[in-house]
Amino acid sequence: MSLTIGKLAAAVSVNIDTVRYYERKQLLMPQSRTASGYRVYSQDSVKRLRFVRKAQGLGFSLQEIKELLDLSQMPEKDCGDVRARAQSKIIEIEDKVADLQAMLEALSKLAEYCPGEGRPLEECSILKHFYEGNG
Amino acid sequence: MSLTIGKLAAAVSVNIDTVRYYERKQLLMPQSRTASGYRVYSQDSVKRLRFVRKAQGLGFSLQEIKELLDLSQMPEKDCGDVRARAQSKIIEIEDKVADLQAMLEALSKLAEYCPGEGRPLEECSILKHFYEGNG
DNA sequence: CTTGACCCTAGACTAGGCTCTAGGGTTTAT
DNA sequence: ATAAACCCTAGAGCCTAGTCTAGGGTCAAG
Repeated sequence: MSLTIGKLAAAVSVNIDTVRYYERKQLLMPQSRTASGYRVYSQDSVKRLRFVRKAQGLGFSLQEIKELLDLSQMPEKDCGDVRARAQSKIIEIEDKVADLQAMLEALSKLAEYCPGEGRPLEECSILKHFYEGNG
Repeated sequence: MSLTIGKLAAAVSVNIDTVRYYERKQLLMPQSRTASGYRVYSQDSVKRLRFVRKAQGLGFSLQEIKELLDLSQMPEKDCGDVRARAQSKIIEIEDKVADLQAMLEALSKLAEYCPGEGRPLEECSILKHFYEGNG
């Protein structure tokens, strides 16, 4: 039920060096080492590694993922902690979407007014529509 | 109405070296230089610099931001070209929005089923999702 | 018992985006 | 007039998230 690093990497379709990198970053430690120094991983590592990749796909940084993983290992913690992190990531992403939509609007206007019917371009500049003000 | 590099940087809460870096990257050129070589910026640079920071937060690379900024600066003769570029940026951004919305949906679903405060981590749908299954 | 596939380490390298250092000139306030 | 605060350049160094290389050890099959 244990794996070498190569098998683990293949099982999750991750570069073998990436697995070693995650170890340096304390995200995924091998269960043990063989006498000759080979890393030995448990089946649990497959789950953990998948966790990392999934969470990355949802926009979490390795540091944030480490925190989530550490959290999941603390028996005294509850779902509220995890949920709060998910919640704040949701807000982060929602903000981005809103900003992107503002940018879309600016660009649409730019494209709309563009066909050169005497409209000065400055009237629909991206800067002007997307960002005039203070943030 | 003109600013030194230090004032500009302070106005947008950006490191002064970052402003110089953006100049090397052709994103933000000073209006002129004083006789002694000091950069002179216009009020417009503040907007432009803010735009850069905002767009970065949305996941655009400096190269992409340069392209966006160049769009709003293009002379009218290139109108067809401007329109085409705007159009392709629109598609890029729409893709980005779609990606973020997929993330949002996944995260929201996870958070929704998470029992939250006071419940043990074993019941956390978020961790469970990351840990289990095969994706 | 050797060949090939696999593993090890340290460290270099990448790209993008800064941030800092060294060494020096300029401006402003006292 | 001098010190603090500000500016200049070139170039080095740092972060994230890997990826790759060199030089070597180990393991399984024929």
